[in-house]
Amino acid sequence: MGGTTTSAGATRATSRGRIDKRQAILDAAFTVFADRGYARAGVEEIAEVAGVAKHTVYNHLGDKENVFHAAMEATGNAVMAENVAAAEHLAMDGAADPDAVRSRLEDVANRLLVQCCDPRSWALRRLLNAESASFPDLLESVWGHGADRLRQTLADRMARLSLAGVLRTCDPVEAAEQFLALLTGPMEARSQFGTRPVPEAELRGVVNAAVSTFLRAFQSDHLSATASAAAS
Amino acid sequence: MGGTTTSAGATRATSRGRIDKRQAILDAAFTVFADRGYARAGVEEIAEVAGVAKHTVYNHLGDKENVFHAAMEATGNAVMAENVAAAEHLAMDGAADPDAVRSRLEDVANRLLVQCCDPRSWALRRLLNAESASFPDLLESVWGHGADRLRQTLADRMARLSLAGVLRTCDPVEAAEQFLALLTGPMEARSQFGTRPVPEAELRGVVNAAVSTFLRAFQSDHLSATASAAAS
Amino acid sequence: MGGTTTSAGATRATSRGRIDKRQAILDAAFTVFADRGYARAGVEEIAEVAGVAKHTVYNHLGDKENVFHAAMEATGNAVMAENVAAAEHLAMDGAADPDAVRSRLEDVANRLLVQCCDPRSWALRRLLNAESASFPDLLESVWGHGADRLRQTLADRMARLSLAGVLRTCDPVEAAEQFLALLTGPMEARSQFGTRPVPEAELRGVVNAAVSTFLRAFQSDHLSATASAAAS
Amino acid sequence: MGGTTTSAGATRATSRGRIDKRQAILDAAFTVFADRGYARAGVEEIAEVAGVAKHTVYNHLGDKENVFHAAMEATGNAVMAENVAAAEHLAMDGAADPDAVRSRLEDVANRLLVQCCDPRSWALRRLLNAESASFPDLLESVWGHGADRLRQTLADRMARLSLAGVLRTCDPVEAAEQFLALLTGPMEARSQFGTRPVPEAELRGVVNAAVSTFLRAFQSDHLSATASAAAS
DNA sequence: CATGAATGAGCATTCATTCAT
DNA sequence: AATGAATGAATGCTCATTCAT
Repeated sequence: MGGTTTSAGATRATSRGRIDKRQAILDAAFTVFADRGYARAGVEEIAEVAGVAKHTVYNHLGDKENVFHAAMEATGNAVMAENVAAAEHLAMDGAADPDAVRSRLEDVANRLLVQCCDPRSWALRRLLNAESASFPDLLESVWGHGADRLRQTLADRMARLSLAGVLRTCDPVEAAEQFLALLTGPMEARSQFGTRPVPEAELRGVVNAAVSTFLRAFQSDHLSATASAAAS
Repeated sequence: MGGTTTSAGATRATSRGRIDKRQAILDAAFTVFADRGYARAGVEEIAEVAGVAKHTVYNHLGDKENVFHAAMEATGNAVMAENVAAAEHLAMDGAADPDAVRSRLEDVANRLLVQCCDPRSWALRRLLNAESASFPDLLESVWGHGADRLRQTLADRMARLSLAGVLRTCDPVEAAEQFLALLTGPMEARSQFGTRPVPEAELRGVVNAAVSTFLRAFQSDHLSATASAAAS
Repeated sequence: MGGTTTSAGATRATSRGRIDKRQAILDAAFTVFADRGYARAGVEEIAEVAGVAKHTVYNHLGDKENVFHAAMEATGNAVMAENVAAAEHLAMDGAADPDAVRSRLEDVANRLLVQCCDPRSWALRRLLNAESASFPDLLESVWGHGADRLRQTLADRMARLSLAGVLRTCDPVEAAEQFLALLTGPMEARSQFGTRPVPEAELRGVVNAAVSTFLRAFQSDHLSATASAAAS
Repeated sequence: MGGTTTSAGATRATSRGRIDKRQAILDAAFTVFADRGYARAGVEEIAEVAGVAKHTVYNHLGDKENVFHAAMEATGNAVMAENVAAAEHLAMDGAADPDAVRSRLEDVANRLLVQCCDPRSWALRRLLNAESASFPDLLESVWGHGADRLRQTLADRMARLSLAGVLRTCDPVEAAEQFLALLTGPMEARSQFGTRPVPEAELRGVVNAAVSTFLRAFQSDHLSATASAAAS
């Protein structure tokens, strides 16, 4: 991999420069779209933020609409990958110790919540929400597999927890869905749709409340007895 | 004064005509804003939909931004009033019969969900979410007291259920918050941010799941025993 | 007409009210036109300043253009009357004493200059100048006889001074014209077209310079000899 | 500078094209502003007259107000340069022959008057007068140094004439000011603020009268004696 | 490929004017 | 006669997009 000639290096550098420029445009585009909205965002400002000429944006991505789609898809993938990665932390390598379950859930809940409260995450959801009426295909291409992947990943872990006897028998998809709802639902109001940062403490409160409620509802009965005994 | 019916009628008709026209503008404005977004919406189209001249809109509301604020505030109040009314159906006039509790919760959950899935409700949330970055005061003036009123109303009922021994001792605000989260959280994904209608059956499923989980987590222990026994 | 005293009184009062209102509109119109220009001035603002409803302006004067013409004519007449009155102060009741001539000229020059530097005068000239291209008839109807009347009045006095042997034989109209030119010409630059007030001292300087030059050019030779002897 | 390569030529052509377009816009702008006034003038018409698209005007000059300022400044400079050039013709290369002085003054007076009666000159003054209330900085930036430069140039020549014994000892600035006043003052009324052309003959009459009066007032005494003797 | 100049369409807003009361 | 509401036309300005270099 090191024996490239000069010309190859130059080519790679150029191509890398092209890729970098494209990425810079996409990043800039998402930034601008994020705090102006689709309609208010100007291609010129995107170009300025990206440090390229206006027309270069057109050369690379052809269209304002396409710039939008590409930028959304790109950051959508990035955000989703992080979310799924966070969800994958919910493993079952330990024993069925009730406290361990709780702390694991809290851990993954915390990770998920931090991801969800990331400004980029809020911006993504905001744009998705705002423009899904104007661009019906947007949801499918951006959120489409992503959201499902997160829910499915979480559902997988729930299923394994259920099989392991930690959680009671239940529909794992529903459990995952409600776990996420308990987690992210309260954030919308508290963070004012992401316009105001939520203090760390409040965030922890939400995590604890969500996990507590979730466990009360889904923990196996014999465990919940011990757990509630321990909690008291 | 009051002698002639005609003059009184005429006067009232005029004044009513003005009010009607203003209301027509606000309604039209919300409709147009709802499916175009703030920036894409044209004052001209609003006027057309309202059946008035473009300038009449300016005469009544002065400014596109102000039209937006007024329209949002108006439908925001309407939507919130309905939501609160739905929440107020959660009363405790019956005995502490577990089945009664469940069916009451399901009833109010259903009402709330129907409200939340109303296209106007989705549009309101979408616009609020989309434009709260551009108009920071919007949230306060539209959602501001409304959202709290819903949560507080629901919390009040939760507190009374708790006092009556139906629900276990808990923070009623948190309980209300999570009840709403379990209810509305899953809808966001299922209805694609409100762009696709959710079939009645699926809606009922969400209601049942939410109520079930909520009861499992918050019902008093001695009742939940009987309840689960009855459910099986 | 005049049958009942009451109705006549009422009528007269009403009619007076009408006249007052009309005058108020014209005054307000001139004020607004003066500091906004014709095109920028709004009928609404005129109505507000006059303290009447917008449509009342139309009732009284029919048209924005007509409002403008009427307002210009009215203040034009007023300004011109004052100017002519000032010019008429140049009388020859005294003897042909050189010093008396100078002081009389200075007196009338001062009066004329004060009139010309009146904000209303500047505004009138400014509007006349600005809009005479758009309304070709304006000059005729506003300045038309007025300007001539001033020049003729002044020329009359010059002629009498000439006949009295105080001024040398000359074309009195030309003398009047140049007298006015020497007087008002320097003011244009000094007062920045009337946008900045000219200090009293500078004003006197202009008067003195104008009168001196005028006398040097137009005083009878035998008098100018004595005058210059006296001045030295 | 003759051996330019093709690329240099192309570059120059392009850049010249840009400059030409900008100049075309400024010229068109002044024309339109001149016969419509600032407020009535439309950017669209300016663009049409200039033969460019409306937005090109904005690309080059950014703003209607800025278009106005730039156009005023440009023609202001041009007009003033011509005026100063005319004033500079008042030289003293000949002897102190009274007739020579008169003819020289008449020459320069004629040149100045021709400049002042140029439609562009009238338009410039009209706009300056009309809009100096709305744009207080306009006078400074357009007339500012220009008017002074003319007066100072003329004053310089007056001073040299005075030193040469042709004119009597006097304040040269005041002499210049009054010379201009005698020249341009009468034109305002006669040309109806520049709306009607003044016949050549009348123009000469004004020049002769102005020079005559000026000389009578400012020529050295011993010369004026000979001059008046010659004139009779 | 990257750029700067140019374009045409679209939009919020203002204003003189008319209608109904 | 006086008013307030309503209108249609006009205007400054922005923006996505294309052309020539």
